[in-house]
Amino acid sequence: MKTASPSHPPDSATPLTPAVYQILVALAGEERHGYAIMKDVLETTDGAVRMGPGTLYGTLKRMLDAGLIAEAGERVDPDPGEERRRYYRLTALGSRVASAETERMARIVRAATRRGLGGRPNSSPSPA
Amino acid sequence: MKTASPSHPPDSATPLTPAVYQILVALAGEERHGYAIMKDVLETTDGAVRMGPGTLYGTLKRMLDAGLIAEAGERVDPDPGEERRRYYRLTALGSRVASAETERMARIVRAATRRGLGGRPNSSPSPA
DNA sequence: CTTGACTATATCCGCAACGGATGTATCTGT
DNA sequence: ACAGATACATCCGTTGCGGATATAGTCAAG
Repeated sequence: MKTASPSHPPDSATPLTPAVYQILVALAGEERHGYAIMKDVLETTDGAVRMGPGTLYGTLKRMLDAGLIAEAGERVDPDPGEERRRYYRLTALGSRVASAETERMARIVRAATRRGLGGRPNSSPSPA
Repeated sequence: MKTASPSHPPDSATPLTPAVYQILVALAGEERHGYAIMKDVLETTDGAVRMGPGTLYGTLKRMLDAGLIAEAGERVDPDPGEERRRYYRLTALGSRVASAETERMARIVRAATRRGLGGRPNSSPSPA
């Protein structure tokens, strides 16, 4: 599955893998470190999605290479145990890609809802 | 990344790969054949996502095995060239999974929007 | 002060999925 | 007759997922 730049620069790669998108959303608004991202995913998905370290750090590295995220500068408030954290933030590119992906997903969700998916879990799911 | 059955039977596998979800949505509402699914994906994503045959038929087979979809019965209206089509429809399981996934995605989209993603493409994307 | 739980990061590696290329065959329009 | 769209299918190299595993510091409890 491949995207095709509609008119803007944004979506250069794929329809973003779930892991990549989750991380982008986690970093929207504020910078976080790896472990905090894991927990954020747990929270925003209501505990439904669990991202392990293998997925997390591998994906982070790829995203750094792709320029979607960057490492944020060192902290000035070294609470005990804070120093070993590595903070990440969205780049401008990352923001644009995340926005584009959000709109794409919103469109699909809209289409899905229009077709009777979502909303009520078990109304009339065109039974089989 | 792994889901954890919250309370119901639905999400047994992953947070659905994009391809699987796209197909589920395409089949919601009405049964379609492979080629029609490709075109539907093109349309519902506004031409942004292009699913090739490799992805399509491989994914369809996996979904059949997983019981998310089933082959629909033969057509009674054999327009010329209709007979070689293979129609697919959602199973009850497929409907439930699709609904669950739609809600999960809607939740993420909501979180993303709340954090300033989507909507307006370039308001104040916390520049880098 | 030792134990265990939690925080935090990182790598290895097998397995699954993606997806372009390719192949076949039929139908439609010119 | 031919090009191009329709329709299905397989092969296979590349990528990504993700559990297991390792390391190490912090903190509260026993």
